[in-house]
Amino acid sequence: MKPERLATVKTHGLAFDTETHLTQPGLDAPPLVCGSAAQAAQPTQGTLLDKADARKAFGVILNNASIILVGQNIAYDCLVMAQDAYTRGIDLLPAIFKMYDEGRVYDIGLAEQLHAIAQGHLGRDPRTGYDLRDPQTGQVKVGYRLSVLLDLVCDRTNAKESDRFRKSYALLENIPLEEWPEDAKKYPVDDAVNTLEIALTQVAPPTAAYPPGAQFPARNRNLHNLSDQADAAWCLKLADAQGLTVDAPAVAELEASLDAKRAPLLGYFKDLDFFKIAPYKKRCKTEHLEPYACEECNGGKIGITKTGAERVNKDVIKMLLCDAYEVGGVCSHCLGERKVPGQTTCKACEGADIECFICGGVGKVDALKKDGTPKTLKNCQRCDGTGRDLDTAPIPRSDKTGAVQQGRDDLIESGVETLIEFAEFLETAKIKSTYIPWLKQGLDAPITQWCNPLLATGRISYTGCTVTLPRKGGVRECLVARPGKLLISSDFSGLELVTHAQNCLDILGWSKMAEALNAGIKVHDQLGADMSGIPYADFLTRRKAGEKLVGDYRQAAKPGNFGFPGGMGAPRMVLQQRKADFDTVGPDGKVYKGMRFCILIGGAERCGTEKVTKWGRSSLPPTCKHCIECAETLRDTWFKTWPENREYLNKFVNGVVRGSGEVTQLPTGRIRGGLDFCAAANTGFQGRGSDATKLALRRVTREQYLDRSSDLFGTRTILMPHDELIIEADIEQAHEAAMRLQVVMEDALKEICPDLEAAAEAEPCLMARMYKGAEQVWKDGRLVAWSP
DNA sequence: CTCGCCGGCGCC
DNA sequence: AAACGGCGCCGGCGAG
Repeated sequence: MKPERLATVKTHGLAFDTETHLTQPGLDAPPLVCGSAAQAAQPTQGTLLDKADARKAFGVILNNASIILVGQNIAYDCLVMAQDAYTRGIDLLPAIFKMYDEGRVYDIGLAEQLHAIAQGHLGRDPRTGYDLRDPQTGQVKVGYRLSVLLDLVCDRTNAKESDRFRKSYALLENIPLEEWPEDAKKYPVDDAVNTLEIALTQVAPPTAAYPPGAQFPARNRNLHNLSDQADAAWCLKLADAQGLTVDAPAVAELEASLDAKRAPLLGYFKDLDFFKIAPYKKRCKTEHLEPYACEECNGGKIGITKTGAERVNKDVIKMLLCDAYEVGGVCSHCLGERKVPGQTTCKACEGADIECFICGGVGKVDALKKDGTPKTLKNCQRCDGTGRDLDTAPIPRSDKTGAVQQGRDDLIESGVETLIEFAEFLETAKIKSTYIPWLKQGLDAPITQWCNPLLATGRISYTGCTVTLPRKGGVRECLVARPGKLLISSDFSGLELVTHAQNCLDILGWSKMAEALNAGIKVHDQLGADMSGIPYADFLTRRKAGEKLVGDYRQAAKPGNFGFPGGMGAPRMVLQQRKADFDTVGPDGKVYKGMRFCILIGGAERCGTEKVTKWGRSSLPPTCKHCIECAETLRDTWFKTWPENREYLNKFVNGVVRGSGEVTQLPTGRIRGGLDFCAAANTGFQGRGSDATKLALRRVTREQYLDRSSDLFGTRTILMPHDELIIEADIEQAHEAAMRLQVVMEDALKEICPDLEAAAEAEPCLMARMYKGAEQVWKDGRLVAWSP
């Protein structure tokens, strides 16, 4: 927000709030019931507005260029009012966009989030350092809702004194205001008054309460970015309102095929004791004839979680891992018993007296029954319930708790055939427990989207699984375009390479990667060429010819270009790429899961002939030493190929960490504070990328809703997954819309990264349902839908 | 029983 | 000296 605009919040701020019917699936903007308002001129005098008055008031706000609209999550209220007008044949969208264009929207939540980002405490209460909580309910994961803001900004915890009707305004729909109960009338007014008070406090210089010479608490930081963020939030709200369309038969088919695939494996793994077995319940009236499963209480059957996944018997898996990693000996704490008595607070000292001779100052004693036997048993923490001496051989352990790790990578690396098979099985389990239930929300109506429009880096997130749908496994394909429409997906190519290069130009004044990108040099091939010692031109020729060696070098180079700018080290690179969706085939034909640098670029015959559990100071799960050495070489070469990064990491990033801990995002000037080395290294290129995508979204949205001459007019954005826009368009319009989308996106990126114009590229593809890896398909000079 | 934490894993 | 980051969701487990 421009400073002069910001100043007028004090004089021309107008808080506006709506009460609506409840949100329902497939309906992001429920019908209006009433509104409320409060004006800066009389900040304590809120007004309750019936439907007609609310419409009138919103009209005044839209048409009066001096008013600043103040609200919490105000994009929602704008959507409600727009939808309300639409049902009466009125199009408010042009006026709403105009208001945003004029920078007249002040969202108290976004303002506080921007400030918290600068201070490095987003999501936490700076007074305590703990995660945000609702001051009245104590609820966590509440975000910057009104009650939280009132507590944070105004130090008041009485936001909801009259919220009995908060979720029931629909009941009052057709009753005149005079007849409403007092608390029903008070609640909306309180909201408006509180909202305005928060805004006025946010923009006020903190003076009166502090003695002369005192250090004022920082306030208001980053508000220069508020208008852009508020506008992006509005466009994201419009996208949310589209929802995601689910192809119900496809979900049923996916579930059936999954179950068919899993059926034989269930018996197989059950026989291996890999699952927990549900107990026979005492209350069950059926006679339990073990080992037959009881149909009534499921006793004897595989235990099931609430989402339908099988309960894994982690103790059994752990023991097999111990065997595989040759962990022997006896745990010195539980003496091989695997369980130790549960503890309780020492009654002698009530857990406080360090001199206590009963508990020896620990404050805890074993919980025992009257007969002296343990009341409860819990896993021995020292051996993680294995009963073995975990120090006798290297095995993947958690840094924090010392627990034996049993992730997919750990199972696969164990080399045990059944564990490798089980690792594959777990992928289907995740689909069943996480993604199918999510998809099923959309069987009757589109899945409602809830975007959180501002994270610490500037990026966004969605509640639910929206942007984490697996690329493989058929989940994404259950999301479809509406009938007669196609999805257009367009992502920036190598967005963070471009933004990092621009950051280096801005911060250091030079960047070899910027030169390369602008010259059309393929940066992964360049790094691959430098790794292999083959000249770049030859490297390209030989790769086009399909030569395996150069292909391998290029494959290994790519994660380097993406990972090292963030400060990644070689061991982490190896572990991360070992989990990649990619198989490495050794010279002897052995297939390894994930990328193996030692084979791809180290000339090794086999991966993992020598494993290490330490590299420098950090401890690791057993990891191929040769792989790490190759990754170190890759990192050295990366520094030589793009030498600006020495200066970037060693001088700039280290300087930030040792100094203010703050990075100022360019070109928006948004500050992010409280950074450690890795966050400081990453935040610049992530944030700049998010700024580019948000700018593109804002331009695209305007053409979609306002510009009849645009090829995007009438199309709708449905998602913005970080470096990508996904929009829906009529089939006949899809080609033209895609071409226009590309131009708008590229122009936005050029604006955010003005010295990398030649590298700003977006590539739109058409598809009838969500696919990952869609490509452009051309027919008669037009883009057509891709399918696998 | 609920809550919060941790590990694990999905995506960009 | 060494160090990718940003998220959300599920399941297990311990504490109360």
